[in-house]
Amino acid sequence: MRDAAAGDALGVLDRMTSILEAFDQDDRGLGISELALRAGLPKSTVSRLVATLVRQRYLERDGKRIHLGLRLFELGQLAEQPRELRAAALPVMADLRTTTGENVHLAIRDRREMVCIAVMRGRFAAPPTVRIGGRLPIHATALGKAVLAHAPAADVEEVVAAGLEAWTAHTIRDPAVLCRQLDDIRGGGLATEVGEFGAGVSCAASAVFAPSGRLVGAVSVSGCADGFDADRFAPAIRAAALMLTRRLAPGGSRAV
Amino acid sequence: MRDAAAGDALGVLDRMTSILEAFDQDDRGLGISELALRAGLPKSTVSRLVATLVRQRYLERDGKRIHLGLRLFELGQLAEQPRELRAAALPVMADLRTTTGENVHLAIRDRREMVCIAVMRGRFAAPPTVRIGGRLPIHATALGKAVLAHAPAADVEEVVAAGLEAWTAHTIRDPAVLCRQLDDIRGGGLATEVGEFGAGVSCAASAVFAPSGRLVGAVSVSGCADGFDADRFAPAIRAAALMLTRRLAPGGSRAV
DNA sequence: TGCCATGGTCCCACTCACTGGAACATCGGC
DNA sequence: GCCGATGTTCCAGTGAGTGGGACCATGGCA
Repeated sequence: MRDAAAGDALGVLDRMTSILEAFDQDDRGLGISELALRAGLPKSTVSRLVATLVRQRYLERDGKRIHLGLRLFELGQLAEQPRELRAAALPVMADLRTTTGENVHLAIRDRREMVCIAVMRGRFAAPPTVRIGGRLPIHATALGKAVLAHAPAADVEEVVAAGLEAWTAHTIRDPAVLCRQLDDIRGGGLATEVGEFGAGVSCAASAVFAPSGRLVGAVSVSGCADGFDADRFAPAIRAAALMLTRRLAPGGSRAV
Repeated sequence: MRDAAAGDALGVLDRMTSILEAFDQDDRGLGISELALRAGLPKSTVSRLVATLVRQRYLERDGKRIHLGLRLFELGQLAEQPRELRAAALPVMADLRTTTGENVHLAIRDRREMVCIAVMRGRFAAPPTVRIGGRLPIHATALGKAVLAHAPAADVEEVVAAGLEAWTAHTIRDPAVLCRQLDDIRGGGLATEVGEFGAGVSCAASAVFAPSGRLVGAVSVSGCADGFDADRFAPAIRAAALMLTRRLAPGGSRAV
């Protein structure tokens, strides 16, 4: 533990997370060397830690190819926030999908990003662009703006301070414009977005609150930008968000 | 690392897994003391490790209540096996749900258990009894038997040796009966089960193979035992399993 | 058939991160 | 204010963890 190149790794656990986080979605397995490179750790260290993680089934190994293991999947499903919200949301999302025919998403906030925790594909809609477990920029998506509108002002400032990265030509980059939109969203209960994150994709979202009033996430409906009429879906989305709050009450949801 | 009470914990990583695995589905958060008790570790150690895990967002903390964190959910979604199979399976499962109206499940094998990796609720079916990420006994479910029928004989022996635990009065406990069923399943391509795992619940399943011929898991349709006609669903289930194999070919699945 | 490049494991002396008991805070409850 | 329960901090001791490098496979390539 001598030179931490970038003040990153401090203990074994941190070293382990460097390893686990070296994986990304399009990997068909990594070798020890590649893993060591990405994690910024010596090969011998990675080799040893990987052996332990494989033993614990947090990683799997097929010859030289190493992937994330089944146990991580299992544990992930037990994570409190996603589990609770998902369980309550699935029937509501199914309704929303039926009434709109479009793709329906559910996401929760994590610092300056949204994490998608459920997706339902609309009957005639294009395949969703977001993956369960995928991250979305908070300032460039309807889901994100819906949540941000009800977050403390400090959070908005933090997002702005981090820089409003442009994902498309339509991404809002001006803090003033963003704030104005957030005001509107707070008033109208609906956030919208047209091609700000993905070209040709529109989205409308509503924030979801727990019965306690705590902000927990957002639901959205998204579809192909041309012909997407947010106003038409607005009542259904708002209703879904309210319904979700009700189902989040203890005993309010029993379905999967 | 002096006295490992039951030869369990050896290194920090093992200690960490003891902590993570102390959580189960119906927990609304654990305190340090409870966690230490379950993990069989000293409080001070747990306190310290939890602090690191919270920093890494593998755990979350709300006052004294500790839960599994969002990052575990994210990582879990990246796990190779479930991800690949799920992606290929969802449309197939949706079809199966439509044609049968019952609940549809997808599971993969993990040693002597099946791990459920996708669930779809049938239009008029009762809520599924299995949770995504949940485990099922291999010998007492159609999903399990479908897979076991195509597994090496040694695996069957291992399952038998571990004891055929009775989940209901109908669970198969006689190895000879089980083996005979497995033969039938191998011949007919369909595994069935009537109230062997949950009282009043029937299920029919088919094994799923990768294009390479490797056994990867099973799909099932399940419903209320009275009126459940496995034969009626058989063709659809077999077709779904075959379709899945085709979609598992590289480039065969693009949808979510 | 050698030869090199690549990728993974093993060895082992060094040492610092980790350990855990005990003391110290903090919070409710009565 | 006292008490039990819960969580955090301290600190000396030490062995778990480290990582450079040797070693061992593979698998092209000529």
